[in-house]
Amino acid sequence: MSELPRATVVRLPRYLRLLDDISRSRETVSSDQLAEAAGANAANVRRDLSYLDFHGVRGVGYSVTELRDRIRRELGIAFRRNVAIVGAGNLGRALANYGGLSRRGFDVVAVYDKDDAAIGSTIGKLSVRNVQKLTDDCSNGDFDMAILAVPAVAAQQVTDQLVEAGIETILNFAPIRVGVPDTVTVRQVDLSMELQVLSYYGRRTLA
Amino acid sequence: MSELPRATVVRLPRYLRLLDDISRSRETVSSDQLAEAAGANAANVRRDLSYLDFHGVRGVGYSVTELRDRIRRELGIAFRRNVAIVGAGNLGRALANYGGLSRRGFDVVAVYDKDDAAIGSTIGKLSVRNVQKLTDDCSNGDFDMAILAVPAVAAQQVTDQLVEAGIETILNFAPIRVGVPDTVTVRQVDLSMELQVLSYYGRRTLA
DNA sequence: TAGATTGTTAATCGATTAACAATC
DNA sequence: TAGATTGTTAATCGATTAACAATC
Repeated sequence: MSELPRATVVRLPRYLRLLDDISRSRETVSSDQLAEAAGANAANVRRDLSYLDFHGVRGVGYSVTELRDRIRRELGIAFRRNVAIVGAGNLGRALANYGGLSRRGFDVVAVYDKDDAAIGSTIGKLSVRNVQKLTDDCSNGDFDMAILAVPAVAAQQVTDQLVEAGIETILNFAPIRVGVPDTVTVRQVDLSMELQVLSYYGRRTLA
Repeated sequence: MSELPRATVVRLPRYLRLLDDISRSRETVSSDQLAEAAGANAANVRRDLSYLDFHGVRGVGYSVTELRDRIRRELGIAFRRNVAIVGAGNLGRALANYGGLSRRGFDVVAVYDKDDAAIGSTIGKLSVRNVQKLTDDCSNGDFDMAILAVPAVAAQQVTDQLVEAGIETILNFAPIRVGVPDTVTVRQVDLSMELQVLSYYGRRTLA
């Protein structure tokens, strides 16, 4: 098996989304249906699943629950990860309050800012910390992943600091492109998908 | 020239960022330097620029300001576009207040929500409107692009509504992947870059 | 001139997809 | 069996990159 092709990893969460949707109503699913859900080609889907050593039944399709479990395992959904948010502005606060992170296995354990006006203020159950404490907290193992929600000018410096402290997975928050169906240009992205893909590579690089 | 390769379009904003940075200090720039800034290969850069029919000087490099202007023109930075934000939750409010949108040529002209508690509240100079008015406003030509900042469950329905009303460019806001330098997994994305690329394809599909 | 850097060719790579034999 | 769908091959495609002649 070794490392999955990058393009495959990107599609796995899209398959998973469909599988979660239909897991209670359908027993099996075809490569055609999975392809439709992921904006891919059926042959593409079959190839992806064979990379996972996951096999279907000719004439029938793939077991929905088995495939769901297989993909979950591959993406490492079993683990929860502690994450820090750097930047307590509009975006940082929005992310800290965003339930989707926790729902997908990411626990926000700290929020940092460099501005005295923000430090000490509360976001949910967290108190915004001085960014100068970031390196220590990180070295303590409080978290192993960070989300950047700082202005562009500060991003590089904060990134250097995080890397220095040993962080191996950083998400620099901003919108991103995924598909362009039909005549309409839609940048369809799902935070959960990105995080899962990120998590996958994070685990790989740690290994 | 016709249509640029997608991969090239994605890199143009990255070149532009460097060019903006150095336009006051340097006269010329080499494909090597551009490559470094964009996380690409020097040959790749030279090929990209030749797609633009933009030529450098052997032994010297490319004119910083001329290249900057050429890329700006290609990405259509000259135009401003009116954009609506759908969803006045944390994310929608953060985006509406985010100066980067305007700075990059996107004017937020309306914010919508379906929740009575949000409707009528103000965000900056805008008053949140009932999402039921969206189709009419859109048909009136108030905006030609929309940013989705609604929960995942509502995204599809809102998208259908936007498409129905004639919107051809939709940005579904969420984080997104770009590069994976060295041992650290960094999803380095820049809202402005995405918007510029989006704008490019938006203009192309309109043509 | 000598050094530097472009512009382009050709090889290579990763990913996609049509097609179809295998087989439930 | 007959219909459906997988698994895999082979062709194709878009993108990357080493290499180097052209040339400032």
